[in-house]
Amino acid sequence: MARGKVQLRRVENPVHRQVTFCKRRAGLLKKAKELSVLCDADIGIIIFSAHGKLYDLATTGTMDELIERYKTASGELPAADGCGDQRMDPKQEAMVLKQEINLLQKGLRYIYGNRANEHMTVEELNALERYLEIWMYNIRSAKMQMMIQEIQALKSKASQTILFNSIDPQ
Amino acid sequence: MARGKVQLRRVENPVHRQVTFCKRRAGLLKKAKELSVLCDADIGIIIFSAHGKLYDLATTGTMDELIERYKTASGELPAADGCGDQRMDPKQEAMVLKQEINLLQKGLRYIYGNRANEHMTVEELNALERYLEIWMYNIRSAKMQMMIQEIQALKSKASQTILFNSIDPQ
DNA sequence: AACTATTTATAAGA
DNA sequence: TTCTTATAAATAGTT
Repeated sequence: MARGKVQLRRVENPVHRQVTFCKRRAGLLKKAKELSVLCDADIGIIIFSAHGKLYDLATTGTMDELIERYKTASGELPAADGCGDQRMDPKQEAMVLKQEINLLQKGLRYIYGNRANEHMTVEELNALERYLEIWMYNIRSAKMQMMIQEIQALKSKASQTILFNSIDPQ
Repeated sequence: MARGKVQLRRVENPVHRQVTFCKRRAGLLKKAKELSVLCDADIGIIIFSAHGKLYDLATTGTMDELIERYKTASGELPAADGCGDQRMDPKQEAMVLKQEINLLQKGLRYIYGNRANEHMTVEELNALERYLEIWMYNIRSAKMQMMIQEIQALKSKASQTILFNSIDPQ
């Protein structure tokens, strides 16, 4: 996308292809993480390079959990519900809740153990880290809300004071 | 990315969030297709919207095939998940899981020595934020440790290989 | 659903 | 290979 328009076909030069693969793979994963955080989506990405090497990403829980959820969700059988697609299928909901529970349990264990938890894999640590990041976003949002309210309260108080001052001396 | 830098946190306005989700989802899938074509990669993407709706993409074959390949490549046993726990009505299961989550959240609240999150003051939220920052720091340290160990393992393996190569041809 | 002002991603060059 | 830079592409806010 720069210094030359890209043609939508295989990059023939193997060196260029490898470089492009690295760069765009990183870009794709970054975009996925952003979408996940910005819009509360749960995203899984599986990439096999031309030579079969695996790269993956799960923005929520583990890839296996996401795959389970995928199988339930894509396994059709519209689940009796008939209309209210605002409500989630109970099986899917259970899957989401299980993911949440696993992370919270591991988080508690982590707090009580309060050391590098030897029983957590890197992938699980990553998942927990992402969970905490979201939690922090929520906390910051809550703080922001409260501060905005406080500022507005102060402003209305200030304008009352101005009004008061402009009248009182008369 | 346009007319305003994006903050990496949940878009609070639900309408904006939905629009952003649509746009970025399309962008992500487009990028994935491009990477696949340009670099001969096989890519699968699973997206669950915040409300649980599934969107997916498989650039090669079917998603199920990619998942199979993923399980093989990531070193999984092909499941056989029955592990003994009997089936429950999904709705009941969801209720049980929700109760469990409530308990875990209470446990976390106990740790912070706080009341319900909604009734927290700005100062309390700040304290919680600092706590989570420390927690994240610890998680990142743990990850770093594991990666350092892995690198050292690889290094010693590599030096063995070099030693081997330098002797063998003689 | 289109438009554009900007930001972001990245192809090519150093 | 990593860093830089010119340019293409994506997209946030707007109409």
